[in-house]
Amino acid sequence: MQHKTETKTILQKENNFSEWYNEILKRAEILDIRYPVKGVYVWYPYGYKLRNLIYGILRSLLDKEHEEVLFPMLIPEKELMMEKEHVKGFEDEVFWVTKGGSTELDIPLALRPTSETAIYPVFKVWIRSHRDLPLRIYQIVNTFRYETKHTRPLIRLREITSFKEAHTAHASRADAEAQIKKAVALYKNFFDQLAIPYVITRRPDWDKFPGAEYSTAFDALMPDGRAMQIATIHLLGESFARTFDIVYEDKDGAVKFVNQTCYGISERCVAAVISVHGDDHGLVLPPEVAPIQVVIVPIVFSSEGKSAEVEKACFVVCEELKKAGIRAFLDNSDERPGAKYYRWEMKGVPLRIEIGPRDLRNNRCEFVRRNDFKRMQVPLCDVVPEVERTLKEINDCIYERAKESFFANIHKSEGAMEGLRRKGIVSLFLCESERCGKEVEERLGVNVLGEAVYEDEDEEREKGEGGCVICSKEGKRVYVARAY
RNA sequence: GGGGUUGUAGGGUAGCUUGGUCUAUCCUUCGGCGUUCGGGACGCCGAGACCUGAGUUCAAAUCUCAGCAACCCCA
Repeated sequence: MQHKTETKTILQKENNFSEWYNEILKRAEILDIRYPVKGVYVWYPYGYKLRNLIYGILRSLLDKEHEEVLFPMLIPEKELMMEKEHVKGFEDEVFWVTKGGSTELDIPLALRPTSETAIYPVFKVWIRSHRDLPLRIYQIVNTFRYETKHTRPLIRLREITSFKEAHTAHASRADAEAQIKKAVALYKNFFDQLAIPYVITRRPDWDKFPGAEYSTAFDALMPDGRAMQIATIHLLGESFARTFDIVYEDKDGAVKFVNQTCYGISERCVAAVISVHGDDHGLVLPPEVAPIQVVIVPIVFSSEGKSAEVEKACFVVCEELKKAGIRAFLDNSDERPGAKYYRWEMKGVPLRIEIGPRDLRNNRCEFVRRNDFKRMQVPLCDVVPEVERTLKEINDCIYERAKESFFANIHKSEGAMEGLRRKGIVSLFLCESERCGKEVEERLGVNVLGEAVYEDEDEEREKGEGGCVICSKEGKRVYVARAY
């Protein structure tokens, strides 16, 4: 029997997601997981480009109403410890800097697990008047958490490298709540652009962000049927304002606490793009975020003596595409075409253009779509508009496919909870008590995601009413799922 | 949180039980040269590793302990 090497083996996403995921990160050159510290990884150039394109979308959405800032990574112990509830939620997973050289520091410094306690003391200084409000800032930074559970690249990290956190301060609670709605809309827009389906839920009271009044979260569905939180949005109200004494003088001269929100997205959004769209051949990237949108593969034969012509045609096509603002790449390497196909399929390039002598004789080239391997012939003079059209089509196709498998895995349960399937997301009736929530989690081996948040009233009515599956008291329809 | 498995070249393995002239092998790994090129080419030449530390011993890839790291299962 012939020994098969790793890189040639076809990976199976559905049967063994975990293995698929790790292999894809390596083979598609997203992350190098060989760094010798638990839970921290190295971004390859290709992966980093993907990351930056994804965060570019996020930035452009945020920049409309937020300003980007950069706060320090070190937080003094006293500031970190100020908000009691907040501390409780994080204290077990804080990394501490306790020495400078061989000298013990008088004041231990925390590596930020999140930046509330770094930012809000400065908010106190920045905010004086109602004219300073609303204040809306964000930063994209690394944060550190001493995770004790099993770490996983992009998903559960000790160093989150790409934590986008927004922090806002408002004059009134109503303004803060309006900001929550805007943030939800912004995140919807973001994940829609990434073609990632999600559910939005209000997290149960006993599982909200430490220090928040309530938390709203986006969850995507991974191929193994587990939910993954990909975004969170918190109404902080006045709690941090009271702790850090963030006040402003209102029009009438009264001194009032600000109302705050914060909301974040980490590189889990990259994990979602990879996991939701990828297939057994590798990545399938939405054209919008693909580092290379079109790869051109020349088909050359030294014997035919036509390689010069072919190479020239490829070069011309590539230049035209670049001029049109398309990220095109001409693969001139001296590998055989087949090897190139596999490589670029693994890397998720949405569209491949092949040009060989046979095509040149007919003044055309061939398109092959990454998502479904559909092949088509295109006249050379139409390449640019056809590429633009096809990329759009590819985006629509992968979004449709993602939605299809997403909704196929969301189930409604009307009755008791016994016999519920453990794959996918299930909605059932549950009261608000922590005891019942925990019992459901334990008995079903799931996490309670929370009550569905809908925008329009029709969907709201759809939820219906029912008794809690545990205690039979009045319950609300909540989503549960095994979660990352 | 609990349990288990594992660490040998870029990747995959053998060697460990029973310590000894201990290194070896495969690859689509890397480098060079040539022939090739419409779905993972081939030939020749060459390169590259025993996780870290301590212990046992005349002698450790092999045995013991610790650390670090990876993977799997249960909660």
